[in-house]
Amino acid sequence: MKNKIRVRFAPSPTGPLHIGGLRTALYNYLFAKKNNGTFILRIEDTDKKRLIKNSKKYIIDSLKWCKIKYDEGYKKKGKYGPYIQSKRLNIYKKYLKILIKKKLVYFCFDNKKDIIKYKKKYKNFLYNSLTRKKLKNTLNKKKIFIKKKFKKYVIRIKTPKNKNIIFYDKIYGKIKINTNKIDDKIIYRSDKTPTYHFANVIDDYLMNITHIIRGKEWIYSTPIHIIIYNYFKWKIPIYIHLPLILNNKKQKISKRNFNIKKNIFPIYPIKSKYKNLKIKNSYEEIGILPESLLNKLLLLGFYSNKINNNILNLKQMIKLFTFKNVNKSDIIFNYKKLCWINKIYIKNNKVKIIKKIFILLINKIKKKKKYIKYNNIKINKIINLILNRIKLINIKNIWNVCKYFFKKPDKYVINKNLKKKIINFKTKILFYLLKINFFYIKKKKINLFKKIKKINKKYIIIIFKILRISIIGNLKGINIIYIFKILNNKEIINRINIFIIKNKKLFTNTKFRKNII
RNA sequence: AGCCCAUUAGUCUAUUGGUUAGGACGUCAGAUUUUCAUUCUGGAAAGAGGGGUUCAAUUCCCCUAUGGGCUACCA
Repeated sequence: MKNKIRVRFAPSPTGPLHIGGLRTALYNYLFAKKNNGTFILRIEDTDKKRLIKNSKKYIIDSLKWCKIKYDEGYKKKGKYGPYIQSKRLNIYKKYLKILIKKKLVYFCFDNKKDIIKYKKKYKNFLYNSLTRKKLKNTLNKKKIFIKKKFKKYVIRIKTPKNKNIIFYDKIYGKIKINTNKIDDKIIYRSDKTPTYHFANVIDDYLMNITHIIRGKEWIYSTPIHIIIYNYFKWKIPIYIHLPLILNNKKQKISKRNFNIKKNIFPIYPIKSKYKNLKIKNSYEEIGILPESLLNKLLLLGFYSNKINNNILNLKQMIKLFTFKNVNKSDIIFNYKKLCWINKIYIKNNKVKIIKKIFILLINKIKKKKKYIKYNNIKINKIINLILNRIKLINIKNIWNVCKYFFKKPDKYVINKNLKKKIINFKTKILFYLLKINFFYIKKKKINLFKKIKKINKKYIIIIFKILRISIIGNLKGINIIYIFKILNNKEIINRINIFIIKNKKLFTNTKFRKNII
């Protein structure tokens, strides 16, 4: 029987998880689910110096937000625990001893200064079979001037001499690297903790990991891992390296402030209460939904003939997922496409989204007394009106689209053309505005727009525009008829009158008229 | 500097030894709309360059260029 597929996502808590890591997690998750396998979360925290507080929590919170559930791992039960490397140090020691016994590793006494010297002395200096016997270590029998007990040392793995390490990556295909071109990597630090290369291999073996899915930056370290597997005579897992995600300047993504004009996009999924993580922007805050973000992350370098319009939910992603359809080249992240996906998602999931917006709006209105209050039915009507105008689900965005339902405009944006037209037809227009007022006072709401449409065509456009400006402050936005249906009569009359009073000059002052013309 | 990897429009990508090189986002134009948004219709836009192999190359091979990764007591 086939072994069950087991994959792991193994972030190190040296900072908050960003979209690169999240993509790796997603691909691991999809591959596991597709093949009925197990998805494991392992925390790789062997580097004490670089640990950042709360980043473990952030990683877990991010996965939760995205609804990527792991079957085994940190903070969860499982046969293969502990799933955090700092609690596995004894295990690593045990396996280290085996390598020491077999003399496949050696103790090395060089400090940083020594290595800098070597690098100056020898071009492209490497610690390997060609050089190691000349340097300060336990293999150099002539020059052991320091005994282990008294001096700091690290443990390096012996790389074989002039051997081609070949492996077949599921995405990149055959990769060949000669051992003369790689270092005798440090597998144990002088503080007696294992480095990534060692802990990672031991854990993957002990946890029965069958497929290693990780970023492309690991390709060149893979031979070291293979050498370790070979020394233990363990079965080598299948390697799958993922292309990197780049920003629009073709750089590896890094911490950046959000700026849509410069095409700088956020790299963190969620906001965090932990200030030390220094997260200034996140997709959660901006208003990208987790479903959209995952959809976009899947499409980075992925294609399928079966995708009609790029929009996939998690179930569909699992169904379609295969590494055969992942491209090799690095990917520039297209933020605008993400926004488009988000927009489509909003459109396709109206009910869910309406709830979200509802809560945001109610909270906003509650806070301030001066805002007009509506009952839930009307709030729902408002949300339906703004729904196809929203790409991002955040309160700022939503408020900008619909604030005029709740308060009078702060200012009026009138262009010169419109001003000219108002001045030219001022008496007529004023007449109609007052007429509208009159209708409203008489509560003849229903007939209003029919009446307006009977007006000479010359004036209709101008009147609509003036109404729009007086009610919402500018010329863009929801159909004014719908706005009239939501606002109450008093409010409408009030706003029109305020507009007339505040723009008296347009209707009366002849000096102003001269200036304009 | 050495090694590894990649290269189809602005971006993500499809297909193919013979195609008008297809799609999506973006962009531009038109229609709808009192306006904006939505929606619809249409347009512009690509095989990095140079050599081979071949009747025929974007596709196969080589070189160059460009981009990226690794060369840490980081992962």
